[in-house]
Amino acid sequence: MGSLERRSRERTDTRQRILDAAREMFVRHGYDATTMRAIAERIEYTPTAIYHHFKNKEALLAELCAADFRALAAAFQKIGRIEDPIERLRRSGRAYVQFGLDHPMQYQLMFMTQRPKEVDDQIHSDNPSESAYAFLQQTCADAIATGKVREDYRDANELALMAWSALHGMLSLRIVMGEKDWIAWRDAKTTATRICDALLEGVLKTRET
Amino acid sequence: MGSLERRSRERTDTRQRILDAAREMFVRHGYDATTMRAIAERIEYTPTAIYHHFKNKEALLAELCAADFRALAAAFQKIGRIEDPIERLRRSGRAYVQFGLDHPMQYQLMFMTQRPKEVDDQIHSDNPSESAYAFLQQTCADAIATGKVREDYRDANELALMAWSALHGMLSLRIVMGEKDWIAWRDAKTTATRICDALLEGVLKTRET
DNA sequence: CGGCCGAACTTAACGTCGTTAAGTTGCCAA
DNA sequence: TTGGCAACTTAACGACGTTAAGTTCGGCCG
Repeated sequence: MGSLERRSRERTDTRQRILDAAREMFVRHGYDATTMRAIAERIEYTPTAIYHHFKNKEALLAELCAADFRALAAAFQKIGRIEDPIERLRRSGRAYVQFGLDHPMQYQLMFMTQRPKEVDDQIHSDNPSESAYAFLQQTCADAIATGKVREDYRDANELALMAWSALHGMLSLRIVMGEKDWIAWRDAKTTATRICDALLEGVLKTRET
Repeated sequence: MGSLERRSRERTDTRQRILDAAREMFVRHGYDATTMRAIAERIEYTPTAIYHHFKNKEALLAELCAADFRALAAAFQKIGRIEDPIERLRRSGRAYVQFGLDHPMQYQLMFMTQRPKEVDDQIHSDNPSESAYAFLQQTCADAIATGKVREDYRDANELALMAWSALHGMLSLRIVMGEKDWIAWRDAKTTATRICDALLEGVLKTRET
């Protein structure tokens, strides 16, 4: 026997080849500029063939995004063991920025474009081990629990949003405005560190430096 | 005579009607979802007619964006008179956030989508009275000049980027993720104020509160 | 006054896109 | 052997941005 297995393996193989091709082309040329026809051509299939494996172009994007969210969450998982929540926050920020700098196109698809919420539901999970945002929120809560945070900022949700906003702002400005010469860009990681430091200084009771 | 004038007036009239229709539809449904055919239909013209007044769809967007940038710069101009640079920074942040909250769709077109730099060149000017970014940069330089800023943050360009990033991050997350229920949103203006305060606290030598 | 020119606008079409209905092929089970 | 089903193709649809080739019409010059 084993032929059933082979069939199903072949199926998932082509499925994966579609995903790989789509990923590379989305990353290289962007979502809109990548054509279903072009994806098909690259794997030497007819455009229609893709529709036997994915509902439509958006479903392709959703699946790739889901994988990217898992990758980001995995990057955060490595940080989870650090005891001091403040230091954990700092490391999380670094990891997040690194992710955005390493994969700007994925970042754009994950955080800078609107997706129908159906697609988003498929992506998100409340399990902190899977969701990067839940991890950030938990870390903020832990930081507050240390008592080192000033009373104005003792809302973990808001603190998480503040941190996320600040770093996301920098990354997304870089991605969208990266080539504008009327902006005097500084090194991204340095600026990111400065933002983290300044925000933490402002949020903590006692200055660290 | 005066007939020439009438002709030219009629021309600019229809031109303006095209712009008005495009603006409303871009704002209501987004740029991509708005078709040239739909714009034309709304003003009771043929799609082709638009191309006698604008090079293409993107040129329409560019013209509208330019007007929005002028509007933002004008909002900043009202703040220009405030003496204390720190307070001016705070007010600028408020004005910027207010602009983003009032015109989220315009904000998206201005700061969250990539434009070919040709289009962008048409929009930007280095004159602080016209450019909101130049204004922010100047305000940061003034703030540094007061001597109240910690030495790590005495680069006006970087400081401007930090401030812009933090607020832009909040606004753009709201716009893109505004309907995700797994984010525990707080009031936007409050969060914005918190971000401004925390960042300033971190950046200034002496705490203000 | 008559012819003409150019601006404003339309008709009809092109090529491309995402997507789908209707086949075709080839392998496996009965 | 045959029937069915999964994978894939052919051909097409409707919508899009855009353009070539008219058409219409008011104003100027002979």
